[in-house]
Amino acid sequence: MKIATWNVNSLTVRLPHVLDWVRTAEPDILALQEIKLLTEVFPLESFTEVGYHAIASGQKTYNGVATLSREIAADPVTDIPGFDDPQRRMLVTTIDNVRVVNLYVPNGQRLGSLKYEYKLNWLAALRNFLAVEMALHEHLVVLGDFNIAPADPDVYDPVKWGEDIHCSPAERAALKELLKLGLVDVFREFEQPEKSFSWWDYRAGRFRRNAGLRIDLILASPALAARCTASYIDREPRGWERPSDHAPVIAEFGL
DNA sequence: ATGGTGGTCCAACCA
Repeated sequence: MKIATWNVNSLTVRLPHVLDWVRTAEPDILALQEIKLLTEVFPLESFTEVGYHAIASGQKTYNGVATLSREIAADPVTDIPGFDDPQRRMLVTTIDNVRVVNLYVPNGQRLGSLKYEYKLNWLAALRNFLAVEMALHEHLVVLGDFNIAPADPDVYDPVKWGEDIHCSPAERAALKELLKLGLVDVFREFEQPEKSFSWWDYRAGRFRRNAGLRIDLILASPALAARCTASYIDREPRGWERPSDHAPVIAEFGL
């Protein structure tokens, strides 16, 4: 089973890229973030035409997540219990006996800002929700745009970036709290090329210089991680015309 | 370099 995540930065603009990519990569499950459209206008038929079911939790202009799958998704959850939030950033479904938690973690903007505080509160609430989901589902995957680079090798210039947004101690501690539940960052379970990143700012030729961060992650429960056979980043779509600023991240499982 | 580019939607916000 092949599971992937991709922040598309507007599904309206990137629909042709997503359709092209699924036709060749053939993931069983694809978690999309920043679809930036209302659930009511989600292009469902475009995906059924290429053999995918789809479920979305969207809003106008910002945020929004959707999950594509070969098999139909069941038992959707779109809100973190006890965390009142109009922003559409989570979509939990069960597909092929795997609990799939698709996330668009808040960006945080800058340290000390209201958005930063919101990010940390959101992650704390998520941690409590995931503790419950972990107990209920042996095979659970938490994937998406975490807006956190786990460690220095996930940053193109860790000295220059320092402890700025995406790399601050509080953000990394919040991610560590998720890993302490038993979740495994499967990308790091395999040998990887130096300077492996999933996001490159549009500005200042960052992709051309491979000045990126690895902030798109696939975390698996222990039983699922034990079945992971490969994980990698597909940089190719980042080089396409009018690309998303993120690349797809993939994990393969012997399921 | 407190900039640069890109999406949403046409002013200003978000990333």
